[in-house]
Amino acid sequence: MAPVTELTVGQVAMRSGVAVSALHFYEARGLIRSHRTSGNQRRYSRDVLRRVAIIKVAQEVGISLAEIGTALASLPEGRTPTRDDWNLLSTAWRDRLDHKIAQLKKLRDGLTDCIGCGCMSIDKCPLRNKGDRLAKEGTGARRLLVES
Amino acid sequence: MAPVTELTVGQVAMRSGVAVSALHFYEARGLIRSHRTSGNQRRYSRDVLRRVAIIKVAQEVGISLAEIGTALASLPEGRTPTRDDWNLLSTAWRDRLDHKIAQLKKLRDGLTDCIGCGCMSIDKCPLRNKGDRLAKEGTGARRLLVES
DNA sequence: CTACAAGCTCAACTTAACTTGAGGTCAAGC
DNA sequence: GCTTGACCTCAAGTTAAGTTGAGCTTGTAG
Repeated sequence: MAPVTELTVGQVAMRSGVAVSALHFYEARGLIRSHRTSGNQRRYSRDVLRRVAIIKVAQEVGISLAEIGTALASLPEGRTPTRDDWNLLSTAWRDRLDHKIAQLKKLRDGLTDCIGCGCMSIDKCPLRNKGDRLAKEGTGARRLLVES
Repeated sequence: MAPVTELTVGQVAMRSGVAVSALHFYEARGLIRSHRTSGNQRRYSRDVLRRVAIIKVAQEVGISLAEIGTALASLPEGRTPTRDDWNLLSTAWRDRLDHKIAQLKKLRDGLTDCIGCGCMSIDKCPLRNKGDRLAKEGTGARRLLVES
């Protein structure tokens, strides 16, 4: 009876390392899918583990769930990524990561230059008014993330 | 009458580039201080500009307002950083930035290795279970920031 | 002296990504 | 057959860093 192919939420939670509540949440957001047993319980096919893994990696790269959802949904047939799909996604995400790293490096170099100069004077300091500040947009909290 | 030494919120907002509401907010959080006129309006001494500049830089490094507040408060007499104070802060923050950059690089290299391997399989993938995952703690949303 | 811009306070709203809790169902072991 | 742990749903809470708005006061230019 041990179903090799079907997993309960608890099992997915344990194997993927994300909380049950988070899995429910991802499902509500359309990032993963499940079907139900006669008793209304979720059952996941094994590949949900891969999807969750991808979600976690993308999050570490700094990509929002919304964007991850879009990326996953844009795959033909909304299927769980094949090797080729994964190549596309990971390449794009790596590029973003590169960009972010480059940004932080610039900031660090600015900081390094500034150590000892005591120049924090709004107008002269190389750290300030570089013109490449984060573009702010929208309402509410503006920068929870140091974003791409 | 042009007071060379005293600034209104509006003036600070304009010169520092942060909103009036944000300044109120920083003050409530104890990050900056002001005194009041007889008519209960805030007046800032000129060095608030330096403080705000420091706050902004620290934020870009990815440091929370709470921590920034602690750092500023821990300065002798809670004074606005002198050149030496700034050296200490900027050095510490630059190190954090370095650490963060290193982390992201590891992630990127993992991603790079993974492109083409199609290995997203929870147990084998080099991107997963590296053991150096972000330490999770506290309640509520766990990782809004890719933190130090 | 009277507008009108700029300030003030305080409460409520925003976003993201979840968690927590209440109240009720399902399933498997004893 | 019953108890216990895993599930389910849905609403409300959490955190950070501010923003927005209402209702009221100040200050300054004309």
